[in-house]
Amino acid sequence: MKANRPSAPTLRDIAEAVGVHTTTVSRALNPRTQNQVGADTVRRVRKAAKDLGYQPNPIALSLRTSRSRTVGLVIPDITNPLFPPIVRGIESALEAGGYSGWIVNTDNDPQRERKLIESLRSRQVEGLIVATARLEHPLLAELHAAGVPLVLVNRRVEGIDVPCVTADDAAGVSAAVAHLAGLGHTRIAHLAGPQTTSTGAARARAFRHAVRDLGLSDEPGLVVECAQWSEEAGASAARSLLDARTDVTAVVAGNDLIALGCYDVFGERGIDCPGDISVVGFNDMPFLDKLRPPLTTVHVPHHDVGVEAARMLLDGIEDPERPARSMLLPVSLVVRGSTAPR
Amino acid sequence: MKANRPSAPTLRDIAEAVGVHTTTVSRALNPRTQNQVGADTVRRVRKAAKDLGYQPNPIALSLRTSRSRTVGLVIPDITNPLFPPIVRGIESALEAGGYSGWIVNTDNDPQRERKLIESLRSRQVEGLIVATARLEHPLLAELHAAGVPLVLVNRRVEGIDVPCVTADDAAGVSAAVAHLAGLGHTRIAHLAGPQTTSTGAARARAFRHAVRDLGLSDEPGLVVECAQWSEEAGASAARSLLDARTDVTAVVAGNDLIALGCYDVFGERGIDCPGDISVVGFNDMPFLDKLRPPLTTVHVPHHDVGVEAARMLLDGIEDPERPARSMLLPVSLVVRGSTAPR
DNA sequence: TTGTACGCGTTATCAG
DNA sequence: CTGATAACGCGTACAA
Repeated sequence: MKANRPSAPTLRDIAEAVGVHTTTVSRALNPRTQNQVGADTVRRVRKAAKDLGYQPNPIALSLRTSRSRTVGLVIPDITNPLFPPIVRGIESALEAGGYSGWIVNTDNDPQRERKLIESLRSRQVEGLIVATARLEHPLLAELHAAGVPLVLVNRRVEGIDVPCVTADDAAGVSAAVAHLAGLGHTRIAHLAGPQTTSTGAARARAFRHAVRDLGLSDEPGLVVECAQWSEEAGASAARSLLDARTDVTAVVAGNDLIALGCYDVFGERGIDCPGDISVVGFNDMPFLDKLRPPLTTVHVPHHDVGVEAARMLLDGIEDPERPARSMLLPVSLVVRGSTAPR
Repeated sequence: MKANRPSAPTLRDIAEAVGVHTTTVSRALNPRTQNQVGADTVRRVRKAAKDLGYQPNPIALSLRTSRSRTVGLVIPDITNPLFPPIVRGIESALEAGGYSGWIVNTDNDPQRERKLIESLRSRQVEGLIVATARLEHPLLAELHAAGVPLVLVNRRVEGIDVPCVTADDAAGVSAAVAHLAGLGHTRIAHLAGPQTTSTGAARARAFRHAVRDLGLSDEPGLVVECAQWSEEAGASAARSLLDARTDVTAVVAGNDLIALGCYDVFGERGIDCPGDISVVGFNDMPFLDKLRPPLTTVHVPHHDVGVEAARMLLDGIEDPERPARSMLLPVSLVVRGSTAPR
């Protein structure tokens, strides 16, 4: 940033003011080394530092130490309402640890992702929190092999042992299916998220189990995969589902956006929700309670997901040998107006 | 980030490979200085750089040049759906200019804001895009006086001549009032945003003008200020409005969140919208079309706001002498289901 | 307990 | 056209 004013004071300025060597100042200011310095000197140095308004220069520090007290946050798109709460959670935990986060949006483009991660690494980020993982993800495997501290949020990756923080997808889907079954539904469909994502695969698997466990119809035609975790993809999957099957009375959507896609299709076709068909979402993003009808969904504690992910990463940075733990956060079904008795 | 592998190649590595001095490598790689170097040398250097996978080290570069190709994005809270699209707009324009943005959330806490901005500055950000401005804002005045390139989004600050990008609030409010008047409403209220923000003040002023111009009731009691730009503050303002006046048939909300607060109160009190009262929002945040009822609102081109703000900042960084221009982006009324004839 | 010397990777400024 | 040198701000062996 431009400095019309005298530029920020450095260790040297303090040293001159106090009449000692810069090294002494450095030591006096660093909590870890201040015991190597006379108590009185420490006092004088600290006073001078405060008087001059000294702020350590993180750039010089990074260059010298190859650390940055900074981590990269790799997300698909901050515009997706799912991510801001996670990001806030991450940042509050990072802040508590003296770190800060650098956000990048990949738009789910692997090339872009690679470029952005390279740029983050060149900025010396000490670790990465990644929300874009796919089941197959060579880049992440590379990074993990290279020893880059990594935490996954909302996703798992096959074949590598990376810590991750996710919602308890299986429990959420079970609760949703049980809720619908309790309402008398027997032919429940699942609009699954992309099966290339661990979340999409896990929820679909949980759906099949839940349906079977309850003795409901488990014909393959009742599960339709969406190409994206988006409203549009949800709508087109909903269309093909409804074109193929007229007997469906309830839908478990892979997430809230997909559920919104259903709403669109219901609007197009004059289907009454929940009168004709019930829908359950997943994630509980903001303002769902004000939809028409208010969406029944599975609440995920996004802020907590972020907090835990950041803590885990910080732990991993502190002790690179620490074995990868994974964390499953509890979810809860929020019953609103989009589900009704059959 | 930890480097188990051989650490990234530097200018020196290239120099050794090619058999020239690091200075020469630096010059050959820098587009601005490569004409000071023999064409053949340039060729060999570039090839070696590519072969070794050279990536310039931004940290060293920053330390040396006091620049960072980085700007700070100061927003209240990324969790507010208003900001993600702006942020994306900003980042796409920054990226096009070879810059990137560092996001901080102030939570509208001035102390926190100061701390965060200090930290951004110590990271050598070359400028700031600020979305947290209040009408009185000593910190911004300081920064501006210190010559820090600054652009305001969605806000103006009194007394200092800083470039800013805002929506055409007056036009938006006028359109909203005219729409309601056309529907036959004559006692229209305004739930104003905080009058300490320029946006809140501008919209309230525009409301008074619009109402007067159309010959509608302009009693002061029809304008109620909300303490925050939030759903809760909107709800409590709506309550006091409805407690005081039973004759109101339409409300122009300061923004969409305030409008959502109205929805909450309508729910509490069994008021039918739009049957009993019409509501217009402002901003057109996502998913408003799926509310019950779909919210009529003023659409603001948030992505464009971000893009223009970033361009303006980049211009200001390039040429600090450039006079502050301000930009008013056109808005449009989106009529949905929350407004109906009287 | 304090100071000296050096290096992190880069660019600006001279000298050749 | 190219090379040598210093400097950005800081931390750390090593010496005193």
